[in-house]
Amino acid sequence: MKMSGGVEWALHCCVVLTAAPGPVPAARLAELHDVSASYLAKQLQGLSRAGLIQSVQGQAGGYLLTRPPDEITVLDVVEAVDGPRPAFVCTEIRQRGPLAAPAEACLVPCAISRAMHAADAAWRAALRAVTIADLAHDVRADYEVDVFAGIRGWLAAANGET
Amino acid sequence: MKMSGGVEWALHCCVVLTAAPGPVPAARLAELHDVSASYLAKQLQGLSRAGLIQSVQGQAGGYLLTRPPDEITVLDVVEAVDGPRPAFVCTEIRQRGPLAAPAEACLVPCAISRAMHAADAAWRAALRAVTIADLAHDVRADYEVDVFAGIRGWLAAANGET
DNA sequence: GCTACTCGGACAAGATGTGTCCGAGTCAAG
DNA sequence: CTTGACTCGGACACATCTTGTCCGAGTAGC
Repeated sequence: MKMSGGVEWALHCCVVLTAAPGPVPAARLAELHDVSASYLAKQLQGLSRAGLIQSVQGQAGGYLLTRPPDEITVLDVVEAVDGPRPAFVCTEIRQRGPLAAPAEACLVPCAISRAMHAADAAWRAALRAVTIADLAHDVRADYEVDVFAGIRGWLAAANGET
Repeated sequence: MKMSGGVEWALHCCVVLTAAPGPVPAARLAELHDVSASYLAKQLQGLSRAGLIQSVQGQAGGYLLTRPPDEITVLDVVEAVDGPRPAFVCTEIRQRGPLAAPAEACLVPCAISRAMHAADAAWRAALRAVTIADLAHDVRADYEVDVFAGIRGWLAAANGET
């Protein structure tokens, strides 16, 4: 069980977009986090497909959030990048083998499936309880200096000086 | 994000072992569930390595639970088969790039990492709250007929008659 | 002592995630 | 209006991991 590493990138990008005044190109986000630009583009496409961010084409284009940060949950981002289906999939092995249970007795999921799905629901609930705005607030509180001001300044500097 | 499919097999095997009077060979468990015997053996080895089940060698050998079923949680099985490390691993990308945060300011995990770990903790707590005994009880309650009696009888029939 | 049965770890194949690339479309500037 | 350069979007290889399989070591019973 391993989550796509791109989820971390996507979340950081969403937090950065919170502070951005205008559209931010994918290449710039990749440079800011020092990650592969081509691969980050794929994650951002996933966010765009899910309707969390909007793409602006042409010069001075880029990505921007479609909704206020407090209306985007962490679960939204995770599902957009990592896929919406639950980690556990029941293969109904109770209906196989010599002692297979009849299909009419399997109208409700088996006990194992129920337990796993309950855990999955708890996980999703925890992720749904946190919004991008919460993350941004926590990040701001974590450091003494204003991180977002620095990011805004760096984004404004168009040319790629280190 | 996808969990190993072997987790489902392992859980079913643990529930079956609850009802078994003596050691059960891996081949028999595989036949009962109609799954690959070679691959199921690997999962059972994982359970054995984790100390959840004990192997008895030689003729009339097999696997049996080392502890009472109410002292084995679903989380134990999941971690034994799927690996104990959490799904989300923070790569500390905040310490990279042109605006890298200094290492001394990163003594605590970042907000994103905290949120993901909180969700992971909720997931684990839900899995830890359910024991194999609970699963066995629920399975028994799900059907009218006594499933475990049937399993016991099938296990007692040594030769592989369908 | 022998046989037959068991587990245990080492060895390939397929699937999924990771990483990269180039083309279509679009906005801004001249 | 033309040109240009910059943007995203999806299609194309590579790496890693899960899945699946195999045979050898060890052990209990006959």
